[in-house]
Amino acid sequence: MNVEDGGRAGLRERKKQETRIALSWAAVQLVVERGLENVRVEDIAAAAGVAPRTFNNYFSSKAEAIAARHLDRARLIAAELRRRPPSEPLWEALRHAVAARMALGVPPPTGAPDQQWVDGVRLMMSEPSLMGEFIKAEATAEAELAAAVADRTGIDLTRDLYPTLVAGAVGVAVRTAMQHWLRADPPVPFMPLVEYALDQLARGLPLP
Amino acid sequence: MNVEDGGRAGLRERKKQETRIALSWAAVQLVVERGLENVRVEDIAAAAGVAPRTFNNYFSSKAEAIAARHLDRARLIAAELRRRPPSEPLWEALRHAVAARMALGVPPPTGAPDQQWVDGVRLMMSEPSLMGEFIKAEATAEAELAAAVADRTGIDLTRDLYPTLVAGAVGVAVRTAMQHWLRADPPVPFMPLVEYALDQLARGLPLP
DNA sequence: CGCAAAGATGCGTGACGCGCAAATTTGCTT
DNA sequence: AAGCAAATTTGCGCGTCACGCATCTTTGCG
Repeated sequence: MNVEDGGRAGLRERKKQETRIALSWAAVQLVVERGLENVRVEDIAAAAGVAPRTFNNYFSSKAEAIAARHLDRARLIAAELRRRPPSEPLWEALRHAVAARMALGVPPPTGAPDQQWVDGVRLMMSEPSLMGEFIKAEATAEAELAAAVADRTGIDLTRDLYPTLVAGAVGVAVRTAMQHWLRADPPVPFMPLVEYALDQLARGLPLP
Repeated sequence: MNVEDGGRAGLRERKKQETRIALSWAAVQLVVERGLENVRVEDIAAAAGVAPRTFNNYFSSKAEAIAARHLDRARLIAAELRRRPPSEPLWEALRHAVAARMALGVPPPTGAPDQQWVDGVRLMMSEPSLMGEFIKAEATAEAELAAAVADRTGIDLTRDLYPTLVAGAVGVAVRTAMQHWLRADPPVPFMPLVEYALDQLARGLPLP
């Protein structure tokens, strides 16, 4: 049983993940190029090298396939939060967790977010039918983040709104920053926007 | 030209709204009773007294029809905020606006939210395919609220994140409160939950 | 080496979303 | 009051889609 390469699962599980990512990636690629209406599920399956029917074994719609990559990324915030030292103040840990999640889209040297990601996000913000899945993905990620916050603070999720509120606030900060960043005509750096948004929320949104 | 009856539009516009609401209401009714999978668009149209094809003149999916009532309600927050006196502090005005929106579900005498609304919200929170539309509706309402906040504060939506953050925070507060309220086993009153959530967010989410 | 489980594939079906054009209704003019 | 133009509803048809079911292939383990 191989436990090398950092991953935990066997070949079976790995191949599944590869197929999943291949499908999702192909979906984004094709739809960015041709537009949502001009890409059939069949095309995506073909681009990923699987049978059309297999597509629905992984995703139940085109939109879900496209949002999958976003979801994977958004999940990282919760995962990263759990990795931060427990002694660290909550909001500082959150800041780091968010930063870690964003860093994925930013190749170290250049500082410019990778085009793939930007295109994907732009796509999901423009097509209304994708927006639903996009936001649903973030809601899922927020639920996980709320659980992580609950664990870290020792507050029962079902007893107090606090963890959910914090997770929601982080979500709003990220979404809002992203939205403004995408539409900023003279492009502005992204991280400062998120930092600013998180800061405002952590301070209680006083009038600027 | 009649300007009576408070409404502004002619008979034509009014009938359209009636049909729209009839369709949306029928959709919620039927799906609550039979489950999403056991209701066809045809059934909804029949229940509303129109041809099946007409359904798609108003909504482009079952989910959208169901979320429509929720959307109409969520819009009220922005509308109500604009009605509040400009001298009122922002957060106080927001509190009132939210309260006004919630009051719709609570018949004055009893204080118990009407079943129709509760069923609808429960439905949208349970069926994943409805959740998308549900959240999308809230996103739309949040955009309107952000615009209202921008107008009230004189802050340009495109220049500063503030209005969007505030709108987002209100959305999170409402959603979170609603979610906890729905799953509270010994039922708890709703308004205090929202008040608490809004308060926490306005204070900057200090650890309770 | 071989078997049981998991996944991939092919096929068939019911429903959906929507474009198009004809029929009907509404609102305003003369 | 009559009638016309615009808006709306309706019927029809097409291309996709989501998914259940049965079958074939691959994987992992004894």
